Amino acid sequence: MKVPSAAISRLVTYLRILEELEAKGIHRTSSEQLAEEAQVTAFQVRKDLSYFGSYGTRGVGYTVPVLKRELRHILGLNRKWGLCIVGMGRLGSALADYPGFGESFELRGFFDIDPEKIGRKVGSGVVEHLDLLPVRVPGRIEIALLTVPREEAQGAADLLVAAGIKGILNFAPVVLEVPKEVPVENVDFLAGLTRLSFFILNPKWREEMME
Amino acid sequence: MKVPSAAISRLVTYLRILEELEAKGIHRTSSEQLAEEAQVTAFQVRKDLSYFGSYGTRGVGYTVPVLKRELRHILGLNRKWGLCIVGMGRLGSALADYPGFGESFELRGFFDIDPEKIGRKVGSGVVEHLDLLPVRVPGRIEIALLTVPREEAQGAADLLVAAGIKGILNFAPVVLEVPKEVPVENVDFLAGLTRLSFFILNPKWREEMME
DNA sequence: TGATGTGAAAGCCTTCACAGCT
DNA sequence: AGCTGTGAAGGCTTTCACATCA
Repeated sequence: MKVPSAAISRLVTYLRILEELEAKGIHRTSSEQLAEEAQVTAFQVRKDLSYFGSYGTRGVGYTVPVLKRELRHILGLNRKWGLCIVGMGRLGSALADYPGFGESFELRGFFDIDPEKIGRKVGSGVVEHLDLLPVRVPGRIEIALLTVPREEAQGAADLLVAAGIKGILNFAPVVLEVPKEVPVENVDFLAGLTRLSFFILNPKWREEMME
Repeated sequence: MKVPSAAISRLVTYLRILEELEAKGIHRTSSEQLAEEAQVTAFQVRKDLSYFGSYGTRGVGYTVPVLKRELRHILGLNRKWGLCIVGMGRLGSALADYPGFGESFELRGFFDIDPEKIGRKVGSGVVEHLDLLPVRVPGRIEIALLTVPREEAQGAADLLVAAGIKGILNFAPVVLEVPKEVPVENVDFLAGLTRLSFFILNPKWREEMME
């Protein structure tokens, strides 16, 4: 069975909603309620879950802690991932201090090439030279947050891949070239800003649109 | 004609590639070359452009500055957008100092509710109280970068909408509820991190996948 | 009875082949 | 001759209706 990649993004949303429901002390929910909170249809919720299994009770609904546990399992959040930050500029430093990584993600390395920055204390550690990647990554760090300037992103990605990184969260506004077994997720706020620009100017773009 | 929303994201990519080509002094290009750089097919490039018009020359290709100008026009980057940042924590402050907004986007306001932060100088301005949104937004600010904590995002979004904001770039990990005429783009690095977690654990997820 | 789980239909996006220009 | 532009085919994702089961 083929799972649409958009479904994975929605599972993340459902999980967040379940955590909110749990915080509110709500124990039982339904595809209807999840759908409303996630702004999708109930059909979509049930189909997304059905790609991975059956987690509800017919005629009743879903038990919040059960579905939450299952989603965490599906998404791989029931284990601990080692992270590193590559590029300790403004964004990298802000991320190093970010308190919201949760149980599943742990910052374990901070890298740059600027001698000014190396040795500086950030977040829970110390900035090291990029050359140390091959020593620090294997067995300890699976995912890199890539926060270097645009021009340096591809070079840094190459070093990360050579060091054995398993996935890259790319904040630079470029399309990275990496082996297909290394997944890349892009976090591109400038692209988002530009899409907004387009959508504001084309409010009816979802309807007819002939030039 | 219906334009797929993914096409808009790709246009942003094509524009960046054109800017790089221009910086390298390359004057002419082709759907083939753009496709390679963007990691899509040449069919896709031509189809994406065809939604908006005909910008190339058959038998020849595209002229870099021409296509660049046309894409900037389509995306609404040939005008200046006023931005504000709502939530002057670590991320908001990093964005206030960001030098890469370019010609088309200008930071014109910085807001928070924390008395500690109000009056502080950031980037090109001073932090003001959120209550001033209705005074500052109309006619000057079209897009808000929403960088408040998760719990406060919906409330802040409501204030922005009431003040007449035209679009929201949401950095908080929540699904915002806004009137459908106000577009929202999400910049959600935690979701990206979670998708990476899934993709690393499911390298063959694109193929068969039975539970 | 009532909400889930799912095969099938509908709809949308991508791929393709080739017509159309220069 | 060659690359763009595009209608149509193909494939994937979403929607739907209903069978299923507590």
